[in-house]
Amino acid sequence: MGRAPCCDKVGLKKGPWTPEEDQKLLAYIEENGHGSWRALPAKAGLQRCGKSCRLRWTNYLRPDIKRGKFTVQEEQTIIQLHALLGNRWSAIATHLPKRTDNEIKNYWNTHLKKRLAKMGIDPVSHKPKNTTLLSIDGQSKSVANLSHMAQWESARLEAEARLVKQSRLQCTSQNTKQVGSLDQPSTVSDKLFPPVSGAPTSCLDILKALNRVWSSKAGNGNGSGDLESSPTSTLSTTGGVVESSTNLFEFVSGKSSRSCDDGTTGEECDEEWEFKAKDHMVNSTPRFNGINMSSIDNNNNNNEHISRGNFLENFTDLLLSNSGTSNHRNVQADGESNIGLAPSGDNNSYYEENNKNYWNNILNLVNSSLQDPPLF
DNA sequence: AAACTCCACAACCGCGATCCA
DNA sequence: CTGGATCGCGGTTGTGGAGTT
Repeated sequence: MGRAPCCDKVGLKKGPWTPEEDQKLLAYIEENGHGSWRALPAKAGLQRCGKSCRLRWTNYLRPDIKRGKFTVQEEQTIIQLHALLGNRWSAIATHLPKRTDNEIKNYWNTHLKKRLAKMGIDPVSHKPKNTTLLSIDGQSKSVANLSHMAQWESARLEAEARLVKQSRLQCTSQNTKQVGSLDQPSTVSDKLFPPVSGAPTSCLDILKALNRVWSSKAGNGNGSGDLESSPTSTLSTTGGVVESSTNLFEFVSGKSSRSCDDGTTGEECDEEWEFKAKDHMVNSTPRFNGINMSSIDNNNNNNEHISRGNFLENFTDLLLSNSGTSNHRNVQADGESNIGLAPSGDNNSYYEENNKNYWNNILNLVNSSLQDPPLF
């Protein structure tokens, strides 16, 4: 048997939407909201199934969708989040305002995946394709540990994405009146689905609140027994260093601004992706989304134990694709990475500090994508 | 200019999760 | 608690346009 199709009625139209259908759907939702998607097509006079209407609305007609080419910043964010979250497109989409999960997914499959593969990076694992050598070197255990840690971080970030999503929904309803006074026309759709442009900043409160929690905990040294410490404390027993593929290349913002003045991305900007061997990165300046991360670096460099390298920090680096000194801490002068070294010292304060940085970096990530003017 | 191939993206499909009576 | 209805997500496919021969 199997599941019944969502549209059991024969004669329902499929395939590309016509402008007339779009207009009908848009007009109906602006007037009445979508309500039950199943009932919508009949009410709106459309020969479509509700699911098709919902997809058309969420992926194309929604007023808060930004269309057009992805910026280098957006590409960077997608790769970083994909390294953490894998194919969890909806979670990734929560960090890319005005982009739909479907759009991100398509862009990944058609552009980014190929580009990473071209650079010798496995787009699934985000590792260089020759990582099997690590196993030969007897480091497979560390790699396995890192994989386990990655799952923790991934789960945490995914949960965070959900919170952001919920928060955004709340803020959307709270800000309805304010948004209506923006430069956008005050249509019913604005009231029902206001543009996200203004909302996310205020909706970052949840991230900021979490960040404050970590800051305060790092300050008073009391960070035990909380939700977040569980995964990280698990990590503490088997420190290791991931040689994230994202550590192996960087986006050089300065170069981007020169070659992408017209805002072009994608193939036109392939040359912006500088592939750099690790041992060539020692003197590079850490940059992310135009933010100089040296303050964070300096902070970390004050902690001797961090220089031993540990997974969480590298994962933060991974998230940020911060190809600066943080990566180099894990690379000895002879190019060997010190995989397998556990952090020493006070583990609690150590991980609190890293979590503080972690949330700072997340905030930077989200804030910069929302507030910074385009770099090119 | 026609035929063919490639590519990007919109749309569909099926499954799991959630909601609700 | 249960089961149907609905929603959301991720994988996949189909279509149309651009590029090539």
